[in-house]
Amino acid sequence: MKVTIKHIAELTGVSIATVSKVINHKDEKISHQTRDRVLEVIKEQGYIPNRVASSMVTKRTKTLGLMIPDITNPFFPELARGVEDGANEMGYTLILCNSDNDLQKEESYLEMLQEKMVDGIIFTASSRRTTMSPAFLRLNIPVVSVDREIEGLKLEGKITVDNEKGAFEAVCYLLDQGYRKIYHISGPLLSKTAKDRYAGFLRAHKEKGILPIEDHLIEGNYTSILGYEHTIGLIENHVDFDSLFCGNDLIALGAYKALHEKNIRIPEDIGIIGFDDIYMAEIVSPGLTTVRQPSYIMGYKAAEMILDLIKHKDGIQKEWVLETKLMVRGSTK
Amino acid sequence: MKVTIKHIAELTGVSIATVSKVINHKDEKISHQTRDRVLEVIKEQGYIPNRVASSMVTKRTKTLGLMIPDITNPFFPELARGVEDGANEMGYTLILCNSDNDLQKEESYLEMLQEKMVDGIIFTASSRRTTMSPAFLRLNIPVVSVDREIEGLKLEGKITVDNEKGAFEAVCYLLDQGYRKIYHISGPLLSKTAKDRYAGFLRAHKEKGILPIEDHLIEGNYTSILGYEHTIGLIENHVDFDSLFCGNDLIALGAYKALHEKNIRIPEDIGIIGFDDIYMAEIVSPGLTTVRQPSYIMGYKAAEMILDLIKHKDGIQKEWVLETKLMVRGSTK
DNA sequence: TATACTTAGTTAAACGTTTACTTAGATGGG
DNA sequence: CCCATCTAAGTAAACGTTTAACTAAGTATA
Repeated sequence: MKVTIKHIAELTGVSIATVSKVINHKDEKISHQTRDRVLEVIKEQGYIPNRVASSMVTKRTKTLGLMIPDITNPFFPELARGVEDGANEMGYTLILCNSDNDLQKEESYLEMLQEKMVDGIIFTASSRRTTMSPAFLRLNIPVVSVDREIEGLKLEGKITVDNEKGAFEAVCYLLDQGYRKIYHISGPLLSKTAKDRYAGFLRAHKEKGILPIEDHLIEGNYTSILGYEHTIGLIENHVDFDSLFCGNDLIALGAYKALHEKNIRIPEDIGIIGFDDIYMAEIVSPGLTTVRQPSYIMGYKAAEMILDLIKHKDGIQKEWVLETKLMVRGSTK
Repeated sequence: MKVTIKHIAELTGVSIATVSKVINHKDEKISHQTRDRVLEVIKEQGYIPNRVASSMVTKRTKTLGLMIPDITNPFFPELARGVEDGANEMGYTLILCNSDNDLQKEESYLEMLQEKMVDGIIFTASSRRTTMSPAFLRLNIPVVSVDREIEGLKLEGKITVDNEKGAFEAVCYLLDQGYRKIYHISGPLLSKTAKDRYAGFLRAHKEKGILPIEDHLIEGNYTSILGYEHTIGLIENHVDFDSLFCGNDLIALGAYKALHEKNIRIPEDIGIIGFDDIYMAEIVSPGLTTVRQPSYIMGYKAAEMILDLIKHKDGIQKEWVLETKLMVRGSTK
C-alpha cells in the first residue's frame, strides 16, 4: 500500500497537519526535533507526496499545457525545449499536445487540458485557425500565444517575431546582392504569419522600386514536400527566376532537393533564403541563408510570462515582439 | 466560481451521484428523462469535469510520462509523436521530460512524475545511465523502455531495434559495394545501443574476412558537431579511409559538412552510411544511405504496451525487437 | 395478499492533502 | 499570583469526485 502523510504522522507520533507543514516548509512553528523526526520517517518510508491530492485543495496543478501543431516540424522542438526549461525551473511540468493544425483536435485537447486543471496554456495556433471557438473563449486560465497570432483576438500574453520586418530584410538582401527575379513560396496565406512574411516581401520590392511581381507568389504549406514540388514546377515550366524566398526552412530544403536533382547550382544559378533557422540550415551544403527566429527564447519567454500571469504578478510585459536576424550563409551570393 | 457537479445536481434537482453516473456513462439505471435533463444543464452551464478530483478517487490520472534525452535531437520528435498518438487515442495525456542525458535531472523528473501520479512511464534512458537508482527501483507503476535499454535490468516492457543486425547489414553493404577502409564514428560506448552497433560493424568485417580494423573506431556522442570534427580530424591527419559508418544520422550530416568543406565528393571519394533515417536524410543531397529505425512505430507501440500494462491485460507481448531497414540513397555508390 | 424483484434513484464514505482555527502549556509582566 | 502573550502543536473542514450500499416505489410472481 502506498505510504501517505497519515502513515508518516502515525509513525512519528504527530498530527498530519504537522507533517504537512514540514513538507511544505511552513515550519516556522515547528520545533527542530519534531521536524527532524518527521523528515527521518519520510526518508525511511520513501514517502512521496501525492500532488493530485494537494492540487485538490490548493487549486494549482503546477502543470502547463503546450499546444503546437506538430513536434515533428523542426521548428517546434526548440520552442518546446525553451518552454520546458522555463517551466521546469519553476517546478512546473508540461503536457504536450500536437494539434496537427486540426481545429477539432485542438478543441478537444483544449478541453482535456481544462479538465486536467492545468494552470496555464501556451498556444501556437493551428495555421488554419482564424477565429476563436466558444470553448476557447470560456477558458478561465491564462493563455499565451507564441509564434502565431490570431487576428482580432486579445489573449493575455503574446510572443511573436517581427515577421514582416524579417522578410523585408531578407528580400532586401537578395535585391542588394543583385537578384531581381525572386519568387516567394509561402506558407498557408490565411495565417497571419504567412501574410506578414509576404507583406515584407512586397514592401522590399516596393522600396527598391522593383516591380511588378504580382505573380511571384506561390502558396505552399510550410512543408519540404511542397517546397520541392513547387520548385520542380518552376523549373519544368521554364519560369524565369533567379532566387527563392521561402516561407520557412523546410520549404527551402525542399527547394534544395529539387535544384540538386536538376543540377542547378546554389547560389550561382539560384539563390535561396529561408525562414526560421532550424538546426539543419547550418548543416546543409551550402549553408542556408535564412532569417533566424529565436525559437528557444520564444518558448522560454512564453513559459516565464505564463508563470507570471499565473502568479498574478503585475507590471509584467504582456507582449513581446522579438527581433529576427538574417543569417547569411552559402545559399546566396 | 467554477461550476461543479454539485451545481449541476442542484440545478437539475437530482443528487450528485446521479450526475456523476450520467457523466461517466454508468447510466443504465438512469431514466432517459433525467439523463437528458442533466445533460442539458451540463451543456447550458458549460460544466467541465475536474479530473483532479476524479483521479483522487479512481487513482488513475490518465496521464503518461515520457522521458527522453532531448526533443531537440531529430530522432525523438517522431518517437514522441508516436507515443502521443497512441496515448491520445486512448484518452491519455503526455507529460514531456527532457533529461539531457543528465542522471540527476532524470531522477528529479522521475520523482515529479511519481508525485503527479502518472499511470505509467515511457522511458528512453540517458545514454549515460548504466544502472538503476533506488528511486527508479521504488517505482510502482509500469515502465516501458524504448530505443535504449539498460543492461541487466528487467523492466516491465521493452521496445528496441536490432541495432547489431542493422549495423551489420549496413557495413556488409559498404563492403559489398567495394569499400574497404571503413571508419566508424560511434555514439558514447557505454550505452548498449552504441555497443551493439559497433558489434555489428565488427561482425560484418569478420564475416567478410576484412581485418584488421581495431583502430577504425572513433567514439563520438551522437551529435553532428562531433561528426563534423572527427571527420575533419580524419582528413587533416591524412587518415586513409574510403567510407564512414556513422552511429547516427546527425553524425553523418556532420560528416557531410566536413566533406563538403574539404571538397571531397560523396559518394565518389567517400561513402557514408548513417543510422536512424531522420527526416533530413532524404532531403539532403546526396540522399543519405542509412539504417531506418521505425521511430514513430516504436513510440506508438510503447504507448500501446504501457496502456496494456496499466490495464493489467495479460498475455501481452512485453518485448518487441523491431526490424531496421537499410535505405539506400545517394551517399554510397 | 404477501413476497420477491426491478427500477431509479439517494446517501455517505472515501481519496490525500492544506489550512484556518483552536488549544494546552510555558513564559513574562505588573 | 493573575492575566496576557507566545510557542508548538492538534482539530476538523474543505477540495470535487466516485461508488458501494441503501431505499422507496412500482411491478411481477406465487
